[in-house]
Amino acid sequence: MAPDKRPPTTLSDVARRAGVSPMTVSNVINGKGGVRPDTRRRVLEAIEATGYRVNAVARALAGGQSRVITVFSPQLNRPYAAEVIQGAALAAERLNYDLIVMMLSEQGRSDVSVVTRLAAGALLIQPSSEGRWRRADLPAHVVSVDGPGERPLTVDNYGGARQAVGHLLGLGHTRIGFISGLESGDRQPFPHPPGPHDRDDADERLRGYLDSMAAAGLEVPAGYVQHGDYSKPSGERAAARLLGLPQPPSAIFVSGDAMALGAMHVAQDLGVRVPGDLSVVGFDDLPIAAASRPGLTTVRQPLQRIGEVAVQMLVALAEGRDPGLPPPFPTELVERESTAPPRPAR
Amino acid sequence: MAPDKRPPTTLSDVARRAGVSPMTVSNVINGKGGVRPDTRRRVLEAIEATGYRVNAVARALAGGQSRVITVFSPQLNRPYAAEVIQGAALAAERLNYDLIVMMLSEQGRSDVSVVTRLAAGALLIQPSSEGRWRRADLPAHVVSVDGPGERPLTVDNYGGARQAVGHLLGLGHTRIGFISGLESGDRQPFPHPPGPHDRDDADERLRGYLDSMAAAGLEVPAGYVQHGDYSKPSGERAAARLLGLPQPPSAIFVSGDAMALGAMHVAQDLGVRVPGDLSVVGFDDLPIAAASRPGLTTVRQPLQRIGEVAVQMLVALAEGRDPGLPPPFPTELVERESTAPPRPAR
DNA sequence: TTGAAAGCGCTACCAG
DNA sequence: CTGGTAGCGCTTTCAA
Repeated sequence: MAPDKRPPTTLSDVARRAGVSPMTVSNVINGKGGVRPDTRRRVLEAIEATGYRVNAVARALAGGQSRVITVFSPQLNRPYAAEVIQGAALAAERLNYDLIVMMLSEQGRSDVSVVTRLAAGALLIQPSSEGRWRRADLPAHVVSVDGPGERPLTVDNYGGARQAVGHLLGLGHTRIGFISGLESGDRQPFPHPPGPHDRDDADERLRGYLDSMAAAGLEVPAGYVQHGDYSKPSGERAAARLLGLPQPPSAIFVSGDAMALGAMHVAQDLGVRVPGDLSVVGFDDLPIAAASRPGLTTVRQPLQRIGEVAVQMLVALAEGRDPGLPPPFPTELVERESTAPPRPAR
Repeated sequence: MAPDKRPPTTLSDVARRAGVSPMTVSNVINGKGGVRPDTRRRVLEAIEATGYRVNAVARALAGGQSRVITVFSPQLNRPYAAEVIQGAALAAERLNYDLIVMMLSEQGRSDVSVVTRLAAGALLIQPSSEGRWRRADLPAHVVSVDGPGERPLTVDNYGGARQAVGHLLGLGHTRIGFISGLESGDRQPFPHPPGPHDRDDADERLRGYLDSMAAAGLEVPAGYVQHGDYSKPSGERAAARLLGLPQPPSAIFVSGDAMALGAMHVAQDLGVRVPGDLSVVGFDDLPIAAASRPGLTTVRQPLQRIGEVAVQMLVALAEGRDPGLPPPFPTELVERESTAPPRPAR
């Protein structure tokens, strides 16, 4: 049962019907000036009547202007990527571009090049986790998020960490633990041009934590810095280690919302009340941070905004302008219910 | 700063280098038999040496075999779609197809046709919520999920509802409320061929609930059936109405995990303990169901599995086989901590 | 203001 | 087994 066997209408069909040459139809479609109003109207009518749609594939082959932006992302069922993509989609729609997302397989078997010639630009999400990108397989313009590359969009991780710890300090906490993301070295470097802004989010947050503690004249006891891998279970394990310390912290800054949720949950399982006995601050402000009970106080990354800016840059680049690289995006502390002043010292 | 100005290698370049005709290169690439081993080897070497990659766009234009499957989905930051897509991606990778996701804008302004000619088939997620699809703008083969269409993949919603209510009944509950999804009529019909399996998830679940209650010889008191829109806030409102009843239920079956989470949270806010005072069962088994506290007992839809099957069907169709339409996918009750026997009657 | 010619990179078809 | 020819549907460049 082959569906719809009629060959689709082509530009020439439209031209014939309108009694003009294919070129004129092309000019009308692409808004190129120099078409007499009534000719234009006739063409438009023919397009309407035939239900014609440009064949984007043919257009791309012929070297026409592309109005497609591609996002390359590993797993879409990660809230982080989903938020960035949502923002990108919003911007694309506003700019009248179409957005295509290509999921990268873990094994890197995906043939990235299928969409390369179709897209005006590409947004790379977490490019470092995938192995070898060949620059030649990517569209002409590339912006990356949460990973290295030429034109990487970054967030003020250091500042965010200081906001988090500052908040805890302000509440009166002095025993503040930290659960970091990947340890340095866990991330693979971006093979090709190592952009000027390469750096490690995890390291910056750690530095922010350390500097805040030092600035407050506070010691960081042994075992107060634990590592996870941004997953909830890893957050549970790290928090369990922290809570098992002889002098457990009264507050934990966790470098990721999923891990923070895990931390809250182990605490609750251990009979440690959040925020009564333990304050928890996360990082990211994913949807789950607001949906959890207690609501998670967290450092907000403007994920959707980042996606928007990425697309705006890509469109500018595609249209011949140079948008430059914006400074790291500022973070913002979102106070919810997972933080409170420490128990009065006994 | 135009990156990489070298024109990419073409098939002819490879042919020249290998000293064969373009056709032979094409045959090697596409695994068409009839190429002498050493010729084949020479071609492979030339490909390797030049770093050649097929131009998928040109191939598609020339009518070649596509190894791309497209998913059309509204908002990617919805866990439901994300899970289905994840499953689809797994299957695609296994079958050596590439997966492309196109986000549909709310306004329906997206130009679906950009990928149409590139893809061997398309998976439509929640097609009913988007307005007018023109069959001609879609790839040759289409499978839809969570919405009508030719070849719709469905889940046993009725059976799932009966599992949920049966579980509650088995625990000893008799006052069981229901929070439904969209009311009938909220969904827009699929314009074109209204497939043989059109039906409304919400209605089926309601029917399952009603039949279970009736089969147990139980009344459904006035106000025990509330409606939401699958969002967490709507679940909160519906649960608040249920809990505000003179004879509030001791258990609620909620037709969606996000709404169920909302129900648990208002209950907690009202001082109603879950599961002590109120049992809650959700539907879907999204990641949040397992990540919440208490863990949400829910009816699991095999979302990833559905995505996999959709891709398998599409690939079969693309390769000329007819996979037929599988029966509704069975659901499974996942017991977690949000359900318990009712308080002993006073 | 409009049109004719050429070709993007590839594959189908049919020769040799 | 291999190669030539034609053409997918569009846009470019240039001429009318």
